[in-house]
Amino acid sequence: MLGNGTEKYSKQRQAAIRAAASVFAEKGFHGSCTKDIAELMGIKQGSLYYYFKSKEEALGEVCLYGIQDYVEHMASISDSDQSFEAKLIATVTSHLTSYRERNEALKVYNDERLYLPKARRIKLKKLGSDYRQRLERIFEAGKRTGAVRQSVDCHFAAQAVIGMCNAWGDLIVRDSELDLFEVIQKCTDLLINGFTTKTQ
Amino acid sequence: MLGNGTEKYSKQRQAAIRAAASVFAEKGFHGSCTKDIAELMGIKQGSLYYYFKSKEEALGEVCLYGIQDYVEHMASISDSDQSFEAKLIATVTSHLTSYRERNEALKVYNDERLYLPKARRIKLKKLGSDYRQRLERIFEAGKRTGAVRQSVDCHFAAQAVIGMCNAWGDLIVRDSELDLFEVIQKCTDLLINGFTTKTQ
Amino acid sequence: MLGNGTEKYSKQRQAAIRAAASVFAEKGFHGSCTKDIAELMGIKQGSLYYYFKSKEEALGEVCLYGIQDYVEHMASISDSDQSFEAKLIATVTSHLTSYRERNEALKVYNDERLYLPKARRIKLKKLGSDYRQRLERIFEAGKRTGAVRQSVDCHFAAQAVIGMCNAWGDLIVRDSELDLFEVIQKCTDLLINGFTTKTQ
Amino acid sequence: MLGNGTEKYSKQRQAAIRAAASVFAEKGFHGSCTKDIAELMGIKQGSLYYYFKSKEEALGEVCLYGIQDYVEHMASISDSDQSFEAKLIATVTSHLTSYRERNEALKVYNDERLYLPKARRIKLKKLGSDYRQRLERIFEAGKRTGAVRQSVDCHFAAQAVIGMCNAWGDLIVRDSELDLFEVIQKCTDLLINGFTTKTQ
DNA sequence: AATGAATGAGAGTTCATTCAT
DNA sequence: TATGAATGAACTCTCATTCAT
Repeated sequence: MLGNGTEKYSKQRQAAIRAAASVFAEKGFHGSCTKDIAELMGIKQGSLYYYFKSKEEALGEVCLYGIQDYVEHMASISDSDQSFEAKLIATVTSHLTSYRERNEALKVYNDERLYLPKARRIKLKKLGSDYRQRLERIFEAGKRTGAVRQSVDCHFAAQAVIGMCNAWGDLIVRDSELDLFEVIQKCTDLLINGFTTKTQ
Repeated sequence: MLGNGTEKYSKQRQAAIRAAASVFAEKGFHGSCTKDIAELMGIKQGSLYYYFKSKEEALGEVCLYGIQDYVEHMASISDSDQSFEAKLIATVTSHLTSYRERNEALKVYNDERLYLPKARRIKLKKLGSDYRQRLERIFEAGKRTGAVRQSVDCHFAAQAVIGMCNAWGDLIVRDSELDLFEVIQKCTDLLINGFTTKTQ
Repeated sequence: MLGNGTEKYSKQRQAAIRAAASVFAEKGFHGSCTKDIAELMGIKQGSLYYYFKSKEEALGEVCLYGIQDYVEHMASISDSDQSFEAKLIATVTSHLTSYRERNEALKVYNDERLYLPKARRIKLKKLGSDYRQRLERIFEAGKRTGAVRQSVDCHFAAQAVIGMCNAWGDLIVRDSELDLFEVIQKCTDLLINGFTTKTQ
Repeated sequence: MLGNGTEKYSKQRQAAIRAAASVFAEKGFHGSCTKDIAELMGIKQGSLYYYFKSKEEALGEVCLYGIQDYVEHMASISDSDQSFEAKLIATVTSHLTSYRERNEALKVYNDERLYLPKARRIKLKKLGSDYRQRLERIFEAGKRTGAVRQSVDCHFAAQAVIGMCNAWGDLIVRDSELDLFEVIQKCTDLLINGFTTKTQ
């Protein structure tokens, strides 16, 4: 951290993170330049370095911002005692809503995190794995209660849910007119039909 | 001054496309440099320009190479008169197998095509849309025959299939030990259960 | 707007000079940054400018501080009426002791003064020449009294004494465990043997 | 090494080393900029990097060039079977002549080598120590033959010779009108008188 | 068909300096 | 007396691209 926790400082730093997210999301990490980020904030290029030690650090902060509260969300979902279906719906909803809200940051996390220096990447990867594991455990519990078909591979299932959410997340970011709730509903419909036992 | 259809020339050009695909896939378009591509081919940086007018052109060729025959494949699938389920299985199989075979190029098409100049991007987009539309029509036919549930949104469904295949494609490219056929089987299982009417 | 002779002000300014000396000595003028100087003083970068108009001015002050009293010392040596040998010993002692005491500043004067703006450099050069001339005159007097061999070139001799002292000064600054008095003794031994007539 | 050993390449690289030496000698490593070096060669700034991976590498090459053949020279002096006095004269002559010939490079080695990355610095330091040790051994041999006074500290003596030569070397580089042979003669005169037994 | 050499534009980064508070 | 925030110029370094050979 450069500045000391002034109010103004942290406000500006947050603004810097959002600006970086926006630029990285549009042009990719290597395709972006710090000048663009600074301009989006209304400051000069050199001033950016008052808030970030390097472009790479900016990427790190964006990625962290991108997944942070969506991972936290998952924790509270997996800790709750809802039914399998309710949890799956909550997961998809949380995931896709995150895309709408911190849209660029989350996209950046997905597409650009591999350009992070190793140390940072590993720290983030743990967060990501955490997310996947909790989801896996939801599926496992579903199998035990009979909600999920016995033939389902829980690891595969978790991966598939995440993959599909990210794919739609991308579309959501790109097309701001997409009806979020419709997408959520159709995704959960597919997944529930795809994984649960047939009980009608 | 670019080579006039010599045998050697087109062989080398093909090699150049594959080298570019490999490098772009690993580092992204902006993160790659022409020197890396040249080195992978065993020639010198300047010599690349005998095969490509620019780095951008190289990207264009890679992207084209990446989707071309996977789109053609889809054409033959959609024109066949198999059942809905057979077509869906064939689609997923073709899509994921493509990833294994021309893995890098297809990944590049997915991740980097937006850095192409507009004209080129539009041409490719048509190919991509074509693919999606054919898939949509497969779902529509499925609905008519009753194989697919009436509540399914065919546009959504096509998008979802593509999204899931790409997400798994990414994992396949990154982890060469993943069992391709297992992935295919589980994906189709999920999709068929997710979209078809329950008939057992 | 610079401080008006407050007690605290001049104390802090002196601290600033010493801090600058230390940093310049270690990293050279161009290799140093104002932030390092400020940090060494325990203030912030911007605050330095309360004490110096510019980085260059700081260099000037350090250089001045570095030679000032060592030149004054020479004045009192050369004005005394000791023998040639005593004066030579006193000179070497004063010179090398200066290095131990205000080590960094003197080193900075030697190594970095050429980065000063012309005006300032000339002013300092006069001080340096003064020193050398007094030393030369000591040698000349030595020749007249017969203490120094007639073949000795006094200009050369003075330059040589200074050169050797600076060379050892450098080693003294870098290696704080060097025995100062041993060095002094060996230097004077060499010089006296080298320049005086052989009288044993 | 970047280029392959073309004739032109190595000629240009040598030119680059000399240009760098000249600029570093005048302004110090941190005070110099690569643009100045390139301009002195008659090429553009960016082209410099065809010959050096970095500014630091340039410094390393300059330093190496600066001491290399002067160290080699010392080897042949110390291996010869001349008298102590002859060897001392040869040493001073070689050292100071080096300054005239590769003047800037040698000055750079003396003043700027500490800005080299550790690995490189150590390699050069070995060369320098080698030089000093050979000189020390010449003094030791001198003591055994009785040419050098028994009270002389050989380590100190070697250091002193080097220090004095470097001090004069600096003056030689700065003032091209200085008569080199006169300086050599006076230095050796001082040193011989300073260190040898009095035999008149 | 290929290369060595060079270029020029632009990137990230550093830093002395300013100034309102 | 001191600081946080910002600036702008300079610097090192990278790279797509060109072209004579």
